Amino acid sequence: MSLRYALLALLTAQPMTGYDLAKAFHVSVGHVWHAPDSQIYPELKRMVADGLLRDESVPWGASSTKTQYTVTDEGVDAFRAWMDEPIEYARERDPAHLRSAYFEWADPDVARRHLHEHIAHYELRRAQWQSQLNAIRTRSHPILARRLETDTRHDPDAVVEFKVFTYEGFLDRAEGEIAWARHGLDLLDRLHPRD
Amino acid sequence: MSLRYALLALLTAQPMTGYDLAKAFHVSVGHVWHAPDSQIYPELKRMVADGLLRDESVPWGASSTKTQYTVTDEGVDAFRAWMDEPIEYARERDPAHLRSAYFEWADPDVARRHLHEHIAHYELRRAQWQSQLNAIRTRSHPILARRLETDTRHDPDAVVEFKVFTYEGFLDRAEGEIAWARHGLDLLDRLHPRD
DNA sequence: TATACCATGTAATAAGTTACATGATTTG
DNA sequence: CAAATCATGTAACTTATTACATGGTATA
Repeated sequence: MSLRYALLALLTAQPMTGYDLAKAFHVSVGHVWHAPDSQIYPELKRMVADGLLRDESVPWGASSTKTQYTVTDEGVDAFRAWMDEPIEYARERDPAHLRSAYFEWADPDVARRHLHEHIAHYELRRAQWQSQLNAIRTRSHPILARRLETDTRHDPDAVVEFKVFTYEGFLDRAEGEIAWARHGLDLLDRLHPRD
Repeated sequence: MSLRYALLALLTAQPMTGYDLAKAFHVSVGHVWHAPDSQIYPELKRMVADGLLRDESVPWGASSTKTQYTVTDEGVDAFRAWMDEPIEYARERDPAHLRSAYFEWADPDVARRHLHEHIAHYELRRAQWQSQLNAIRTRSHPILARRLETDTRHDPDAVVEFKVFTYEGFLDRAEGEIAWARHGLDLLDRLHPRD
């Protein structure tokens, strides 16, 4: 259900075609709420059916068209209403920690490999989030820049600060996961010293 | 797919009936990989069909029976094999951070409420994980205690240490989330000072 | 004119959620 | 003997994943 609000959030910056939106999604809000194209397109259609978006055919090339989506007033209301609703936390479901809890069943080198991959995974995420954060801080992030131009109802500093705050949270999380995995590597060295 | 390995992990401590297993699940591995009873019972059946578990009818009361599940050799092999497989990280999908990224659309007090609830949520989780951790450290956790009795192939210290390591990771995470939300509250006070 | 990429999906499957159902047994 | 809890689910639904499909347009 959050997907539709992620899409709505993105479209409040500017109307977009499905394709542009999908691309923009993957380099912005998709870092917070992932979804594949195959989930995005049908959801857009549903949102039109529910009155949250308006769709228009715009010409593409000589004889073809593409669909552009614009948030309706009802869509804006729905987005605001969503903001008031309590956050639904997903239950814990963590593949890395499930594995680590039973590392006694793994070869120590396999356990090490998992932890190294954990570090690599979060180093990659960290780099992605960091580059988002930089682009947000300098206001050079294209979607944010567009949003700052078109959005007259909100304090631009607040718009930026909330996104900075969000991505800083992810960065801290990545740091935490990396530190945790390093601890695990130390533990493995203690339990199974290498020569 | 991880659910079956969470169940397998639990059943390596001792054979259990479906009901006992479901109860034990919720106070142990369910803290790492949540699943409702309605997902557990059918999965157990499937695991029997796949040869990972053996089921036996044991008497219950005068004229009734219940089903007890035991890990087969094939089940142990499957569990070990799973340990070698790469961890599949779920894509980011974070309802709290999705919300916070667009807090400019929320009333400042609503945003504050969300952050306070975030703190409350992770304080609760922290307490749960902390009590798990204490029970593990003192080896008084009933399932762990049983595991330490029955499991002769693994170093008991390692069995304990890996679980400690896992839950310490969760505790750090909870601390991080709480600190993040407090930052958010500071930010809100900066942007929207209260009298 | 081939290749990249624009544009929009569908189909099949898997996984997870919510709500409900039902009867048996133990215990106070 | 009523209440708690033991025991085991099913049904309906929603969400998400994976893989594939198809044709058009711009560009080198």
